[in-house]
Amino acid sequence: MPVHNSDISDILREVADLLDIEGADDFRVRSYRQAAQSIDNLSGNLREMVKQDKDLTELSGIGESIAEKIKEIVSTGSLKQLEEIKQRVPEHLADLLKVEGLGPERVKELHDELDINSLEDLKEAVENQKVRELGGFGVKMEENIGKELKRTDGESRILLIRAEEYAHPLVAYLEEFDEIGRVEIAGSYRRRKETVGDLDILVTCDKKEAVMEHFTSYEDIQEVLSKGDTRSSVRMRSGLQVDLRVISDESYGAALVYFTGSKQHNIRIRERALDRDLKINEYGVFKENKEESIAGKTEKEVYESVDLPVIPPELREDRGEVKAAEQENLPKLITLEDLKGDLHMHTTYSDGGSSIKEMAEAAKELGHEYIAITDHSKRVTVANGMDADELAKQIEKIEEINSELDGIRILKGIEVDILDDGALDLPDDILKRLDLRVCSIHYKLGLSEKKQTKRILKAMGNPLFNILGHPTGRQMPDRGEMNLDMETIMEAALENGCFLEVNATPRRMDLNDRYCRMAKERGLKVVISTDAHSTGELEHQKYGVFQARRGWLEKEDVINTRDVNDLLELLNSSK
DNA sequence: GCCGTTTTCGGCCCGACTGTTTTCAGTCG
Repeated sequence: MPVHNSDISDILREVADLLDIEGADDFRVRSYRQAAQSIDNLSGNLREMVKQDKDLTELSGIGESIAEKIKEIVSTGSLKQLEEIKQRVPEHLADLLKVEGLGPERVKELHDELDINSLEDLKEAVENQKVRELGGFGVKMEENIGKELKRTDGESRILLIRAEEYAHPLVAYLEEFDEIGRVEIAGSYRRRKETVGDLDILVTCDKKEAVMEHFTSYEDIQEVLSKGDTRSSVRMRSGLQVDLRVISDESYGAALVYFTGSKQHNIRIRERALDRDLKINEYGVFKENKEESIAGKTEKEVYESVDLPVIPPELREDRGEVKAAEQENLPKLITLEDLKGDLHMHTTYSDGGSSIKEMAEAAKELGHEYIAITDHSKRVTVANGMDADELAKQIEKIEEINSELDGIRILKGIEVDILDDGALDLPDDILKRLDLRVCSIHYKLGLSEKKQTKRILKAMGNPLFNILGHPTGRQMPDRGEMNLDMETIMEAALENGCFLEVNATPRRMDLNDRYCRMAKERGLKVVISTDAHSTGELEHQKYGVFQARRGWLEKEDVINTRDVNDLLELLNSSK
């Protein structure tokens, strides 16, 4: 069983949680958490790095001690230290930390005084009203814990596209309030993360109480969790938590930086401020021991106070962006407008809902210069996949439509299945007649890493292979990534002149941000496509752009920023 | 446990809100 980066960060987080409950030094606990975070942000593979005897302490947040522990996890699959802690602290106690309102101190108290070792135990204690008897807990807190326990069944983060569906009407509602100035959604929403845990909304307004009243009266709210002068939290009927902050115009930039995060990015920025005898909080930038803010009206002012240009929100993850900004080395991130076409979509020829012509006309409306029609091949029977004859007919049809249509070129393509043994699902002679081929896996997603990687490598060996579609196969929230050696696949793609897709379907977003970065570091170019199954879904391309931006990609890193002749030449010449 | 254009010890981001208190600890973001 190969050890993945996430296995290692999971173990380190568990160590942190249990040490925290045990009452270990806060900073020591934080070190484990930061190391875990740093590993999650990594674009490389730790197992490989250990194998190649690379110096792990060069990674941020990882020193001698944790480097050794990583090596131990890679070679044995587990960590002795963790097993030892589990002798002292029941491992399921860490689950209690996930309950909102419970931190290490309270969890320890629950364990010591009521012998609570798991969420089950806690549920029982709440039902029997034992928790309220503890010092420092009380009736209210017991009730809140009870509510949290009921609520937290299931995934709490939602897809970005869903968050937008809730956010837009709420923003419109807030803007109905007359005295309101700016309204901006900050947090991971503004950083365009693939999933969003809650919404952090920032408004400027002089009438703080009144605007809070307006907010908490929104019809879609189920429960007001807290309400103060500057901050209120509510839970919507959907379960989504929304925090509203009211700030003054003078603090707008500082608050925007602060609430956009990420937390780790903010810490970096504040550390830089301390180096300059400054203090940054959500109200502004302050000189040591002075009360008057010297900056903070705009984000630009805040970043300038620590000698940096404004860093785009998508990069604010503490993945090296502060250093890059300092060296004037920030990437010039790709934009939606840079894309000239869309190279993955379906029509009524397989499982799409719109005709070729409808897709082409809708794409033209969006400003595309070209699209590729890529219906499924026969293996995907559930999606009405095409055999060679049907594909031949589609080719003729596309040629016919191309001769009728102005202003957009339809490329002849296919999403051809990669079969179990790595062969492509249709004969070469028909595939050859196409402009391009997206090659994807839809079956046997559960193969071992070795077999799955070999399968893809074999397929890439076919000179007709152009683009690896939705490379990891994940579908949020249910289906995780296939077991893959992504480094090897990227190397193979480079060698064989293949490209990887950034599939913009909101539940896929595959490649994700980290893999985009990994591709860029290796000089491998990607394609941002929608995999649209209807005309409306052609607009999903922006979600792919978000991932690409979070992965530091620039216009040159994405091949469908090229005009059609360049693109076709690239697809053929790289073979 | 990590980290260092003041370095190998002594720091480690900062403020709001809640529930419990009677001046604050714990938690959260």
